[in-house]
Amino acid sequence: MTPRRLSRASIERLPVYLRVVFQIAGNRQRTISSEELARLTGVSQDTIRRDFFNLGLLGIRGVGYEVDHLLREISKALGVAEEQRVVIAGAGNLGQALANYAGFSSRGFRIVGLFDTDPKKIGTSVGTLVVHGLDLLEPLVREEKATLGVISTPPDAAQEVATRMVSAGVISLLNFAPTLVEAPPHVSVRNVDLAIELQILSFYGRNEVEGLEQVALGP
Amino acid sequence: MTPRRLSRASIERLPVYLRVVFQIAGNRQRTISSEELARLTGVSQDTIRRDFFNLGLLGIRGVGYEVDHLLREISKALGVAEEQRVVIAGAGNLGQALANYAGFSSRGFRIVGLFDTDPKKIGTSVGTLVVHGLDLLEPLVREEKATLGVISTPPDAAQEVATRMVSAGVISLLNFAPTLVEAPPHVSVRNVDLAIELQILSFYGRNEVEGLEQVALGP
DNA sequence: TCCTGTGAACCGCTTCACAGCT
DNA sequence: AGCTGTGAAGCGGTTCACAGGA
Repeated sequence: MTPRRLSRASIERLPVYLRVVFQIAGNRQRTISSEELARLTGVSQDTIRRDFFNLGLLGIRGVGYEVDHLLREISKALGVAEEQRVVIAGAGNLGQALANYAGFSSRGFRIVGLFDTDPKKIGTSVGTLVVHGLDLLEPLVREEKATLGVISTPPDAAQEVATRMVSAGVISLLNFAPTLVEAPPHVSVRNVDLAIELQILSFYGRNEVEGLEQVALGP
Repeated sequence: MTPRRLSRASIERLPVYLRVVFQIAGNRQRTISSEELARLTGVSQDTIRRDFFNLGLLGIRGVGYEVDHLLREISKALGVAEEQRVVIAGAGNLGQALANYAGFSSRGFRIVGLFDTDPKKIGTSVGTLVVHGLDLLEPLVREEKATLGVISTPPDAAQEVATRMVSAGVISLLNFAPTLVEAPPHVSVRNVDLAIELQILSFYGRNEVEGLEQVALGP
C-alpha cells in the first residue's frame, strides 16, 4: 500500500509485467505465481517478488498474486489508469508509423497532434490525424494538455522541438532522433536510436559472448 | 590493443560514442578529450575513460584521444566496419518505416529483404525494396547471408518468425512486437516495445522523482 | 506443501581520487 | 598544466536462502 522507493530498473519492468498480466486477465485466470510470471516475462522470480514487495503489492502465500489487483496497482503506479495525451513532431516515415501505431491507443495513450514543417505534408491526413504546421505545436499542447512528446524529426531539429514542447507543458520526451536532447531536470527524456540497437546486436553477433535476453530499452 | 572484457553497459555506450565521434571527424577535429565527449554524449568522463581503457583504446595524456583511432577501433569492436545485412519481417507501418529508415544505411546496415504474409502487400514496393512472401524468408536469408533480423509483425506471429529467421542463420534479433521472443543461447535478442517506452515516461511524469537523462534502450 | 516476504550476501558498474605521461 | 590510466571505494540491483503464513 505504502509504496517504498522503486528502483529505476524496477520501474522499467512494470510495463512488462502489465503487458502479460493484462493478457492473463483476458483468460479469466484469477491468480498468478511469481514463477509463472517469470516464465512469461523473462524476469527472474526473485526480482518479480522484490519488485511487487517494493511497490507495496502483496500476494497470497502458497497461491500467488491476484491478477486484478496487479492490473490495478501497476496501472496506477505507472499512471496509465487514465488516458495520457501525446504529441508527435516529425511526420516522416517513422512519425507516421508512430501516429498509426495501434499499441499506443490500446495501452492508454491518445495522440492529439502530429506536426511537421514540410509544407507538402501539412494538411495531409495520417490515419485519423491531420498534419499541422509546427507553429501550432504550443497552442495544441496547451489546449489538449499533452504531457508526452515524441520527437521523430531529423537530428538537427530535435533540440528545438524538445525545447518548445517543454515550454508548452510537456514533461516527458521520447526522442527517436539520433542526437542528444537536453531538457530541464523536471523533464524525463528517453532516447531510442534504432541504428544503435542494431549496432549493439552487431557486437553480440560478432563476439560469441553469451547473448542478451531481456526486455525493453531502458538506459 | 588486447581488449579486456567489456561490460554489458559499456557495449551499449559504444554506439553512442561512435555517433558523436563520427560527427567530430566530419569537422576535421583531430583529437577529443573525455570531457568534451562527456558533454556531447551525456556519459560521465570517468565512465568514458574506463570504457576506452577496457576496450584497449589508449589516449594521449594531456591531450585526449585521436578521433580517427576512436572511429576505427569502436567500429571494429562493434563489427560495423564492414556492412551488415538485415532482413525485416512485417511490412506494416512500422516495418515500412524501418525499411526506409536512412539511419540504417548511413550506419553500415543494408536491408536485403522485407517480408509479409498479406497477399495485398506482397509484390508492392517500399522504397527500393519489394515486399516478399514469408516463404522466401529462409532462402533469402541464406543467399544474402543476413545476420540481423528485425521483427515488426503482430505479436502472435513474432515467435514463429524469430524461430524461422534463426534456423536460416540469423544470429541477432531486434523485436518490436509486444511479446517475449525466445531464442537459442547463441542468438541475441533485443526487445523494443514502443508503448512500454511511453509507459516508463508516464511513471516519471507522475512521480516527480528526478527524471531520467540517458541514452539508448539497453536492458 | 506451496509460494510469498525479506534480510543478507554477492556482483557489476560507476565514481573517487590520484599517480603518471606529455 | 592538462588530461589520461587505474586501483579502490561506493552504490544499486540481483540472487541466495530461508523463515512464515495460507
